[in-house]
Amino acid sequence: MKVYNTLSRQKEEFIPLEEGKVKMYVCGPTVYNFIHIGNARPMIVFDTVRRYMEYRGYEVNFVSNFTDVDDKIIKKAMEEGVTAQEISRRYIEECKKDMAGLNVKPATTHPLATEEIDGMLEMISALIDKGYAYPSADGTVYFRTRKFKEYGKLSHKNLDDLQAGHRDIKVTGDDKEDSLDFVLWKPKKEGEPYWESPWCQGRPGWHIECSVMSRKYLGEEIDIHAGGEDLIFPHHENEIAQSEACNGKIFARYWIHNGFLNIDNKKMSKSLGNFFTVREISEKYDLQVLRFFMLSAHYRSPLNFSAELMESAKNGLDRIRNGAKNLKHLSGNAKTEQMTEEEKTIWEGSQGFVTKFETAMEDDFNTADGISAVFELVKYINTNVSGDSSRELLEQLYQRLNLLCDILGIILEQKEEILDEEIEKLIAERQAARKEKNFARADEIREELLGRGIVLEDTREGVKWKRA
RNA sequence: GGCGCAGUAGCCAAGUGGUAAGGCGUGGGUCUGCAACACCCUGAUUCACCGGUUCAAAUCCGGUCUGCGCCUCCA
Repeated sequence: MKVYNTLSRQKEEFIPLEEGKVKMYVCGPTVYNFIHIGNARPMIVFDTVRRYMEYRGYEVNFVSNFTDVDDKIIKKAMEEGVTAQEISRRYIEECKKDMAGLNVKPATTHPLATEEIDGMLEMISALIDKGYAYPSADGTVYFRTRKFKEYGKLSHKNLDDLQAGHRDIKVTGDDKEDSLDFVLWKPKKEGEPYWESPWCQGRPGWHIECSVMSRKYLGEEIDIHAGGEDLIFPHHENEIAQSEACNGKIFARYWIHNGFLNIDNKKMSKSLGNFFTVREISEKYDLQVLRFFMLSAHYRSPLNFSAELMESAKNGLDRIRNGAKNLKHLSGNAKTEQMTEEEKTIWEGSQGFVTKFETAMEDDFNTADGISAVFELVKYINTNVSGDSSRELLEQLYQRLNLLCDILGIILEQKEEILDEEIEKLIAERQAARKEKNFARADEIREELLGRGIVLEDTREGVKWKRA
């Protein structure tokens, strides 16, 4: 399995620290509002990475945090006149609903920053003891960036360039020793949540939480640390500095970053007004469509979002689902059980698509190529299967298709919905009308059902229906 | 200014040295009472542009143009 490592800027063979196990940390969202579709990309991408690794037999310990203390949360709480905790709890719940809709598996552990303050105090103290951090007069604790010799190794920056770049940017009035030093702990302001510490009443800086939670739930050395590419600098660079300075060990072996989701080829931002939440999308589309759309490009490429592309993704996904539905329908009506010799050849022929899929995923999780293998399998199935096929063949092919889709987190199995009696009666009436060649009445009924969101399809094997 | 990514058919998108996957859309056909589904056919003599290396380049090297990202909170 090859993985592109931001550290080396190359694809590397993936070798876990411990055979058969993967320790993986993914930076999660700050919970001050509904998550947007940009937040959804790393969730979907790294959930797919996890699913593939599990498919390959790895036991994956997957940790993803919620940042529940932050300026934006506090701001929102003040606007609403409620506590910061109320805001963060609310949006964690909403986020989990969206994740469920996207079929993103819950992490092994979802730690909260506010519940890990002790660990942060401990790590900050250790960094001070080792000379990697220092408190200033007002109680702010800074990380002594230049003391960590490898600073910049992830983002491939050198400190002097950074220094130059910083000249134009106003540095908030501080008593930092060096403008590159970053905050580990900061004093509270009036009305803000705070915790006691040896330095001042205050709250942690953003970067320290991930170093602490990763160590607590996964250990000092982990296999994969992942997140959006915008986190490379400074967030992940700072995490490396904190963790490696403190623990004296390599923090993470592989750093994986997803590309950005753009809208109209521009970065999504509130000021441009091109901002969509997952919740908004879910009002118009099944979130499976959003997931399928995101996996249709390579995870490291920028991905553009538009209504047109969502329609295209929806139609593509329907093609796969139609194939699956057809298999279900046929196997329900199959006249024979066992595969014939001829069918065994068909079954064996379908293995090639699994191989193609695996090859794509082995190469840095090339889901776009993987999906093309799924489409090819669907076409193969559609052309090789009929009302005369055996139940065994139909079911096996369904399982095979489902296996690949499940790695992508695509759900084929639509919940069996019970039609209410009236609708069933209308369908039966329409069939009777068709038999009598009363097509006017038949079409009238079809229209009526369409109005209720039921789409009918007449096939040789009977009438099929689905929700519009 | 520093660092980096990208430019492949109407749209999306794989492909990193051996002669252009896949999907959506379009048009035509088969099936069907019609529709839908499905299937068949329909698509780039060509991969932003210019040079170079090579028996061979979308793929490697140099240059040009264009778009984008990070360097500041950000997935």
